[in-house]
Amino acid sequence: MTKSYTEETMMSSDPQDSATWTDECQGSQDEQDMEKKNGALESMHGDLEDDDEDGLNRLDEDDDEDEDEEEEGDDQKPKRRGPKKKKMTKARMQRFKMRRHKANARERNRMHGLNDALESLRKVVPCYSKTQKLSKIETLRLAKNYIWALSEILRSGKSPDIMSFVQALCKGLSQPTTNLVAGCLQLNPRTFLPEQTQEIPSHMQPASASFAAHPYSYQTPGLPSPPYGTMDSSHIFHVKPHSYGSALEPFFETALPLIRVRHDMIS
DNA sequence: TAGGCCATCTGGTCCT
DNA sequence: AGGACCAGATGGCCTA
Repeated sequence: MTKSYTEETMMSSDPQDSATWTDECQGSQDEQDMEKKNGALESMHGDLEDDDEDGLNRLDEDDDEDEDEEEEGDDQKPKRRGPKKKKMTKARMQRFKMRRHKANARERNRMHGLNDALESLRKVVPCYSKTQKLSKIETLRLAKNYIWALSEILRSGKSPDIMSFVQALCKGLSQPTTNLVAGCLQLNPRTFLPEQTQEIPSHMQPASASFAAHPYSYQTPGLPSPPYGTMDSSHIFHVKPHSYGSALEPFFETALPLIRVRHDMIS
């Protein structure tokens, strides 16, 4: 039912109906967009008033005004179970719209909060770039890999070689993200991705077996690589921009002693 | 033009 | 009862 009515009503949006937006919905581009869609919502309920295919207008059951005991009229159809449907009166309609607007605004805010959190995750994960943002899913994957790689360092207390570290970082990432990571580390992605290059030179085999055996691997179809802009790779190890000829050195020099200390404290 | 990504709306469900 | 959370649907934008 959702599909059918949205298909119909979204198409027939009437901008004139959008004048009733609440205070949360004024001004910006997004909001103008919303107004359009709101027009669709309004026309949708206009339809519902005389056509209750899905029983949506049974909302506000508790409403004591305007009880409507109308019968199906169609003898062929089996009688509808459940509470009897009521007409969408103007007042009922108004309240329904109000509730919907409030719920939409809450949902929007919720998603904005989620996106904010994702944005802060992007900033602490390798390869942050304002111009070339990682997609949501790639951000989560990279974050997961990053956490795994760091905890592996913590667990073993040893510094992995750059290849196995980046390999762990890029496990399951799409080709564009892999390129991004490689770009950050000034590496050629072909040199550290066995599943994407189909072959891995013996000298590139990870030094640490545990790094190679990533427990959370999954396959992502290789995707074409978009052109990437410049990116700031400095945050990857949370140090100032550096020459990453030996890309992990800054990180290991600063972080490993700390990690070892914490490791000792734990064990 | 197809496919990926995203924002938004929506109704259902669960929780307080 | 109302809010939070969720998943499905939809349309817009962008890129290969």
